[in-house]
Amino acid sequence: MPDNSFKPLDPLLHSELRLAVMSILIGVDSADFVYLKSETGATSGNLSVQLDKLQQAGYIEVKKGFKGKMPQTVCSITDRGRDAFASYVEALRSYFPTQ
Amino acid sequence: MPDNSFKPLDPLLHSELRLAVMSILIGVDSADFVYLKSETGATSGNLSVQLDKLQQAGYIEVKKGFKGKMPQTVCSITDRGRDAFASYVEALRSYFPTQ
DNA sequence: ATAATTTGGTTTATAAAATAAACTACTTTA
DNA sequence: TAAAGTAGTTTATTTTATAAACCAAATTAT
Repeated sequence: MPDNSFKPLDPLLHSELRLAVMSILIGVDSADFVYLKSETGATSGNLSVQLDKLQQAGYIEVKKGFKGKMPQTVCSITDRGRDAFASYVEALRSYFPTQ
Repeated sequence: MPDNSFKPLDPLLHSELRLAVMSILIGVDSADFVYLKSETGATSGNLSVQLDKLQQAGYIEVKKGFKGKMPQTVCSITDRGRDAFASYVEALRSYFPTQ
């Protein structure tokens, strides 16, 4: 008896920019603000806000430090983030013809 | 040279309820308001608003009539809607590890 | 040396979207 | 004929996304 109904989509991941960030972070050990910004094409403000949300949800870890003399924000995905991402993919599947 | 960057997600489809509606309509000839409401679990108000948006985008056709004496709103997907749905799926893929 | 520009962000304001609540018009049932 | 139910729409509220403005420090140009 296959589950036919639509699974709810985690609103934290169902956002273009946050999804892009998670998509990047899931494939690397860590990535900094500047890199995430250039890869996603986001504005600094938007990125800053969305990183905060992901961090507050415990989906990513954000470490602030310095690279030489310049401030640097380094992000990495957490286990919880990895789980959420996987669940989101699963949920998405329920909206599309299987396979 | 694979296209590695994130493709923009059509904001009209990147919405849980509108996506669910499209997901239903892509698999049937047509579906009425009551059916869409029960399948998606949406409130009437929300469904009404989102159907309007899909119609205004030309993604669905909405026909208002009567079933017996009761008003009936029948929806069907358009070619444009089908195309948009396919493009959305393609775009989504760019956020996930291929396959 | 200091003024202008750039870097790496944050904060605040605005626009857009989703959702819920209230309402309408009509039908059916008690 | 009054109450309740059906099939929606409209309006108001809340939430979200985005952009604009700002800040501190570093770098570059004068």
